[in-house]
Amino acid sequence: MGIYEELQARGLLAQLTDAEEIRELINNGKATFYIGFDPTADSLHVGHFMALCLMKRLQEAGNKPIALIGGGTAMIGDPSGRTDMRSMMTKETIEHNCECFKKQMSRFIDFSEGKALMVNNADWLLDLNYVEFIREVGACFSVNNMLRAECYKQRMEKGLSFLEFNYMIMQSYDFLELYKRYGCNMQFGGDDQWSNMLGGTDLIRRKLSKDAYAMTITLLMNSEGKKMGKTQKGAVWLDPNKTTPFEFYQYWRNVDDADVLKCLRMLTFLPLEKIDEMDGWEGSQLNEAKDILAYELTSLVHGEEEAGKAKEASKALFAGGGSSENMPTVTLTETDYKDGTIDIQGILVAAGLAASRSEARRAVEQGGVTVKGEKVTDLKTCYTKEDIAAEEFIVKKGKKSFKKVVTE
RNA sequence: GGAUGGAUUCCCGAGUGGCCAAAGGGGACAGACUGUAAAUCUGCUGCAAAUUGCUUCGGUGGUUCGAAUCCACCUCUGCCCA
Repeated sequence: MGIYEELQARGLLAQLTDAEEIRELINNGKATFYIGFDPTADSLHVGHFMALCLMKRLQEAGNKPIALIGGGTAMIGDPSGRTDMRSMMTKETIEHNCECFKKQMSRFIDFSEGKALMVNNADWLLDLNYVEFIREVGACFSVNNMLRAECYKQRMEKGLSFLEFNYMIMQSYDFLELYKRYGCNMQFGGDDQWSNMLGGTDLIRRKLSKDAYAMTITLLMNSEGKKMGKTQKGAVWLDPNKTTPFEFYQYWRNVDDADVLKCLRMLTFLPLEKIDEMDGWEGSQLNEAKDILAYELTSLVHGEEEAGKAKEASKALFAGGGSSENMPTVTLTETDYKDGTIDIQGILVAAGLAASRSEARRAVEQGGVTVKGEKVTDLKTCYTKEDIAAEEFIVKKGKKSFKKVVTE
C-alpha cells in the first residue's frame, strides 16, 4: 500500500486537482510539496498538527516537504472560513509568532541535511513593488472568478476588505515562487484552503506553462459539524505552557463516541489494521479506544513521558488508584492567605477552577465543589496552611476539573 | 462622492428616558441520569465586603433629578446610487 492509499484509507484526502498524477508523485517520493502556516498566534494548534502529521507521513515516504511560514501573508490575513474581519496584527507580533512556530515544527519534521525546508514568505512578499506586482501577477487573476470562490462568498454579506481580498493572490504567488526556487510542485492544506490553492496552480500554469498540483486534507470536524480542537477557552494548543499535557490528554479522552475512530484514523500513526479492530467496539468499550487515542496523541505532541504522566493522573482522578503525583498542581503563596487561612472561594479562584469569587460561590452553592473527596456546602469553609499541607489536598469542581493544592 | 441603516453582556438578538445588570435563544458552567460519551430534565450565567454597593450597552463630550435609550463629534461597518 502506498502512502496515497494510506491517506485515503485514513479519510484524510478531501479534494485533489489530479488524483492519478498526485498518487504517482507521492507514492514514488517525487513530490516537493509545501504547506503554509500563518503565524496568527504564538503556538501551533491541533489544526496545524494534522498538517504536520501529513508532512511527516509524506516525508517518510520519501517526499520533500517545505514548511512555509506566512510571515508575509499574516500581514494580510486569510478571510477563508471567517465570517468577520480579522484584526490586524503588528509586525512585531508576527515576527514573534514566526519564531515560536519554527521551534515547535522542528519537533515533528526532520529538517536536517536538506530533508525538509523551512521558509518564510515575508522574504519575498514584503519587498514587492505594487505596480510591478499587479502587472505581473494581478493580470492573471479574474475578479469574476475570485468572487465565485467559496471562501469569499460567505464574506459577501458581512463585508470583505480589499486587503483580505488580496490574500488569495499572495498565496498563489507563494506557490509560484516556491516552484521557481525549489521546484515545489505540490501544495497541501486544509480543505478551507482549496480556492487559494487552485489560484496557485493556475498562476503557475499561466506564468510558466507548467503543471502543479494541489490537494486538501479533510478538516477535522466532530459529529456536530464543528471544527475540532477548540474548547470554550479557545484552541487546543501544542505548547505545553498554553495547554498542559494533562489538558491535552483530557481533551481527546473526552471526544464523542461518534468521533473516536475518525480521530484515531486521521490523527494517529497507529497501523490501520489495529484501528479497524476497534471499529466494532461499542458502548463503554469505546472508553478504551479513547484512552488509546488520548495517549497516542499526547505522546506524539509531548513525548511518551508526559503522556504517561497524563494517563496516570487521569487514572487517579477518574478510576481511583494511580498516583496523584502528576496531577495538575497549583502552588499557593503567602499572599493567598488572610490571617493564615484561605476560604473555599479563594482556593477555587487561586487554583484557576473559577474565574471569579462569584463563579466560585455558584459552584459551591450548586453542590459542585469537593475537597479531599468531601462535598463542600458551606461558603464560609476556611482552610489553614496546615490543613492544606497535611495530606493530598485535592480540590474538585464539577466532574472533570481538578487541582492539587500545595503551599509554597 | 451622494443617500440610508447598524454597533447591546461569550455569541445571536430584544430593549428607543426611570419598572434595566438589561427579554428570548444558543453556548458555557453546576446538579440528576451515565461510561470522563450522547440525549434528556433542573439550576445557573457582570463584579464584589452580597436583602446592599460598584462597573457595563462602539468611543469622547453634552442635555437631564435620572441615559443602552435624547444631542454633538469621532471610529468601525452594512445596503443603495455613482
